[in-house]
Amino acid sequence: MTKQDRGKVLKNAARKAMEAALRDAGLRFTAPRAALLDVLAAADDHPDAGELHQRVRALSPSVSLSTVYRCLTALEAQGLVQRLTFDGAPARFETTDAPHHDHIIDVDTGDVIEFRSDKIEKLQAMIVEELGYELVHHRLELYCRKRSGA
Amino acid sequence: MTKQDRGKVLKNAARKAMEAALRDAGLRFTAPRAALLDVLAAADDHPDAGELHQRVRALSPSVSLSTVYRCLTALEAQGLVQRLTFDGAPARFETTDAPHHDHIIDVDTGDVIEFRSDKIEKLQAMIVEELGYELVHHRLELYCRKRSGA
DNA sequence: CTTCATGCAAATACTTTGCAATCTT
DNA sequence: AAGATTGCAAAGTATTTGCATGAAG
Repeated sequence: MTKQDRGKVLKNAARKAMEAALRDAGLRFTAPRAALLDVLAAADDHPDAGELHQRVRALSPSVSLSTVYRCLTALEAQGLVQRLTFDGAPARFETTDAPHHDHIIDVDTGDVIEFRSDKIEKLQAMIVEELGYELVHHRLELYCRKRSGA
Repeated sequence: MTKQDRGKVLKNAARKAMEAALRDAGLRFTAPRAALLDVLAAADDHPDAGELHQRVRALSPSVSLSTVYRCLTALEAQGLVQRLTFDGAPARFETTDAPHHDHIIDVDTGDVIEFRSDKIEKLQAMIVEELGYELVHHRLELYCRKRSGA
């Protein structure tokens, strides 16, 4: 299932759950937020705030960039959205509907590939535990180039 | 050997190597660059540009912040300095005299601990190779909190 | 002396914020 | 009606850049 497919399922099924999550937090389900959730759910790439703003405007032309930023912050606080900051570039965003994963970034094209390694996850936990810490969250980004002989 | 000790050795021994590295690249060994290299070599923490600027000023009061930024960029291009961008905070810098390592960030204090896991390094290489990529560089950051029972 | 580097100030890029008007509930 | 949310414009950070002066090779 691609992320787009997940997005469609999400629009039908989990969309109400998101609405509920907002309501439970005392937040309102407004047109800008609905549009942003739709856009995020449909996004197969990892758009930044400006890109999201443009896509939201296609659905709801009056939404401002500040509102996109504010909504993203609110959605992040609710755990519905994750903020990714690759190598000093503008922040990119993804929904948290998919299970945890890390990112491979193609340094030539900017493409982002999601992956997951349970072995690495376990090693990380072991490393910090030995030092008396507990893991709050982590970032693993692999900046890559297509192999010439591949 | 702490990073400070490494720094002292570096000032005496490898400092000339750095000077040579700059000269070989057609770059000049100026007072601001000398001061910045001294400050970086002595730094045990991972300072950002503003902090570096203040420390450089203690040695060379007229150096401007733009020069610090420009020097850092130049030193980075020569591979003498590495830029770290943690979680959307201002970039931090470290010399490349120490072997490769990743970072643990204490989310409460901001402290940074260096660590290295050969197992994780190898797993990373395997993952990208299976996808037809070669690893250019990577970032692994473990955001942690001291264990209460530790 | 030729060219690169610097300081200053202005510009840029991304993101946040104050405030009055406007929607949700 | 009460309070959260929005749009707009302005402010805030972090970083880069144009340009004339100054220093390094």
